[in-house]
Amino acid sequence: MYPNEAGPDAQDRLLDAAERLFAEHGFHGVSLRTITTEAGVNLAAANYYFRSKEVLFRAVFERRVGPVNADREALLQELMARSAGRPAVGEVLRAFLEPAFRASTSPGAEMFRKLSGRSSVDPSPEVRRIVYELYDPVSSRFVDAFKRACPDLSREDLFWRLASVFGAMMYVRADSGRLQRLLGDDLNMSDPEAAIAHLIPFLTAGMEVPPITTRDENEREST
Amino acid sequence: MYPNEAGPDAQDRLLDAAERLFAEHGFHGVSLRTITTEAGVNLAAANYYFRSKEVLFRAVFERRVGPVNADREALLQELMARSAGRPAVGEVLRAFLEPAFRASTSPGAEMFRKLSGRSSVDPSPEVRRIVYELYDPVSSRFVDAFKRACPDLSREDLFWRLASVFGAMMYVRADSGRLQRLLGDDLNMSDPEAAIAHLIPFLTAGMEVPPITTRDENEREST
DNA sequence: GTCTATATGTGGATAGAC
DNA sequence: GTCTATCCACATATAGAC
Repeated sequence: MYPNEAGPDAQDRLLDAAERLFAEHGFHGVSLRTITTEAGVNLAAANYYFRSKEVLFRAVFERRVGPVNADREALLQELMARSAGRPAVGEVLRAFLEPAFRASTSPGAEMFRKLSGRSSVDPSPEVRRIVYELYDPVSSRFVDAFKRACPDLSREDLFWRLASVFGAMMYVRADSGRLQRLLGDDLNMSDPEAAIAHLIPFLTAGMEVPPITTRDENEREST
Repeated sequence: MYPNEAGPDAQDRLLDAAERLFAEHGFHGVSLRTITTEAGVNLAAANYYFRSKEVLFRAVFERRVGPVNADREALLQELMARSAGRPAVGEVLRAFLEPAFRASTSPGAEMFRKLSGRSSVDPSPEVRRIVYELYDPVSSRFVDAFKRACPDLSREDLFWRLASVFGAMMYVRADSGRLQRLLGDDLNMSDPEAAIAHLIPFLTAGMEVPPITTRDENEREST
């Protein structure tokens, strides 16, 4: 092994191993010893390059979330310009979902999709803090876009519908294996294009059903 | 404290404390010490009543999943009889979702909904094993019902649509707090009736969109 | 059944040699 | 930068007194 010659260096090998093992066992389910062994580096190296296990976990996210956020921002900005600020909901969904599934086609990116999906409902406060911090700024801009795309929905309606949108996206990214058990192992969720092609029509239809609750007048914003 | 007089006994207090703490920190994120302290029992009692931490975790699930499964089975059976084996997809969704949200209105039941939702994509092999084992038998009967309700969908289409259904249900049950951060703290997911009222129309619309993939002829079953 | 005390293992993190 | 050796906190689980 010649770290500076062939293959990724120790830091990248640590990030790759951590990405996979956190995805498969969760933050608390895997030890630094296991991660460093898989990465082929000494235990002490993990604390040399990263200050702690939590920082390593955060670094795994930061490496992947940046590009996703940048793609989402670019697509949203282009969409808003093209639609004069009144986008179709299906287009907002597309700008939100495509970067989440397409971003990077490396093998590690697939592991990260699982990690991200699974972390999105991980109860551990450490995990939640990191996930929210990295995804929320861009997500809140999409919430605004959804409001503009669905001006007849009350905040409450929007809240429940976005729960379905987030839940569906997250469940597919998490790829828990449950539905393969129920429907057959030949099926799989790892194809980003298939995920996009199936999720967008389903979620668009859901977002477009007539309002359930009555819209409070004082919620209305000027357009 | 008089265990046999007022209030729940040590086993129930352990189950209640474990339910809450597992929901809030995950299986690996909380120790038996913390659980027994919260339950007001000695550490050794946990290993006396339950053989291990994993058995305690399983017992938490078994206490709640039994009634949900029974309700689901009853509703499904009644639906199939009423519809002569060709149910409307919205009715299948109702029979699947209502028990998951209504089952028991005790405060503990709300914590369990979070635990169950969060556990459904928990990466830990121990957690996955228990969740699948307890929910799968009834869930696979619902998969059959969905097939009958949507006979024009290919297995692949059904797979992706059920991912959205499972994902939405799970995300609402998990109640990660993410959407409250994005839309406002006055909103909440803890009202079972509101969850049902919003999820069913959304998911019905998604299930009813025209097929995306072409249906393979050799998938067709006699009706 | 309920406690104290403890066995036994593993975790994250670090000191300090090279 | 990279290693060995180790500190120390905390985990699960149990033995054994009462």
